[in-house]
Amino acid sequence: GQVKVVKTGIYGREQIVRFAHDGEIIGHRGFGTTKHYPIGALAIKETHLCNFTNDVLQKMLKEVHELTFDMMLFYSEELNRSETKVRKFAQMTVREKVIDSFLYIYRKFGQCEDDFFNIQLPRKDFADFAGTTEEQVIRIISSLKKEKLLQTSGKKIGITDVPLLKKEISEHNYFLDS
Amino acid sequence: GQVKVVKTGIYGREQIVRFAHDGEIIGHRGFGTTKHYPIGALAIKETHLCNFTNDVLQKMLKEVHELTFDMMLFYSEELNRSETKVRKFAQMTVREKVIDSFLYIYRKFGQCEDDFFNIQLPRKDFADFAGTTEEQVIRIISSLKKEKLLQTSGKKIGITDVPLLKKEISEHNYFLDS
DNA sequence: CATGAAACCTGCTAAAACACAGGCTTTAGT
DNA sequence: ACTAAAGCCTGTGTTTTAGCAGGTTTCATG
Repeated sequence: GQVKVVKTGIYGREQIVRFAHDGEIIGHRGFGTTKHYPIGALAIKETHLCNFTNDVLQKMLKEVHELTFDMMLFYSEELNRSETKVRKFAQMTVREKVIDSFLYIYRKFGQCEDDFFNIQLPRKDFADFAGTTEEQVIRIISSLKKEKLLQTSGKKIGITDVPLLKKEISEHNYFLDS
Repeated sequence: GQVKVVKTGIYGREQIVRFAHDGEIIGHRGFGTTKHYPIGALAIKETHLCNFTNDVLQKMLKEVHELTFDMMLFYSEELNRSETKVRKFAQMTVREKVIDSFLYIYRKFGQCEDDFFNIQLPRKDFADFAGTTEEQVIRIISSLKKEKLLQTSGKKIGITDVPLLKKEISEHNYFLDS
């Protein structure tokens, strides 16, 4: 299915850490640290998941060394992604962050032939992912629609011109990975 | 010695990813990904380092399984830290981010008996780490001095009242880890 | 198909953050 | 000790972002 991984701050303000879909790992962040790692995951669509206890996982890692290696690589890539995001949050304008989120969704979930994302998210979720407010997201969507880079139909959103949208942010930021 | 790990954006704007001192690993971020991972590290003080080629490391990991496991844990913790930082950058005010940076430096390098950090950094570096501008950092230092939470002497900076400074940010942010 | 709730949108205002300019202070080198 | 140079500081204007209030559309439900 489709899942969003969320961390909640005070005042109900949330930060969506990442989205996940079929075949991806979630819930791994708490691993290795004794202290409680407060994080939540919410299903967006109906989702089936496969669950391990920490003990079982520990045992598996002890026995299957390749698994450990792969986990290490997985964490390493997640770390890259996360640090890139830190830099983005520090340096990008709100507009750029929102556009970047759309491109992320596009890469991650794709869109159908009529150019709408294969996932439905309320504006608020885009805001919580991009690190801004709902109003800002809405405003930026409006202006992007005027610029013919985006289209909406009810709650559905889609990119009409991917390369042009990419150009919007790549001009000032040459780090576009993940 | 002491090292800062830096990523450069356009317009010379930099993001300091982390600081490191004796006995810590750096340069691990590019591991596992084929593509070039552009990152830099600058020594703040004279520093000696121990270098591995990617191949040697690969070989070591193949043979010493515990090393792989530890590396995995290391990445896992770095990931936690990084994702916490994302949330901070998204939700904290500039003031809070700057204070948080000071507390990070305090935890990481400590300060001598006369209450100055065991590391000397220009204001610009604090800005690049906290994700803001030099001017903001300077202004916040000024006001924190007036509030008797911080002291400076030339380039040296130190926290005079750690618990009170912590309180400044913990009131609105209950996630204070790393 | 009516209706209420939820989501979306827009204008306005206030606050936060940034950027520039110019002055001051410390520091390093001669 | 003198003198640049580098780093630090502060005032002011501008831009960006956030927050609120009130409207409209959309959508699910009876």
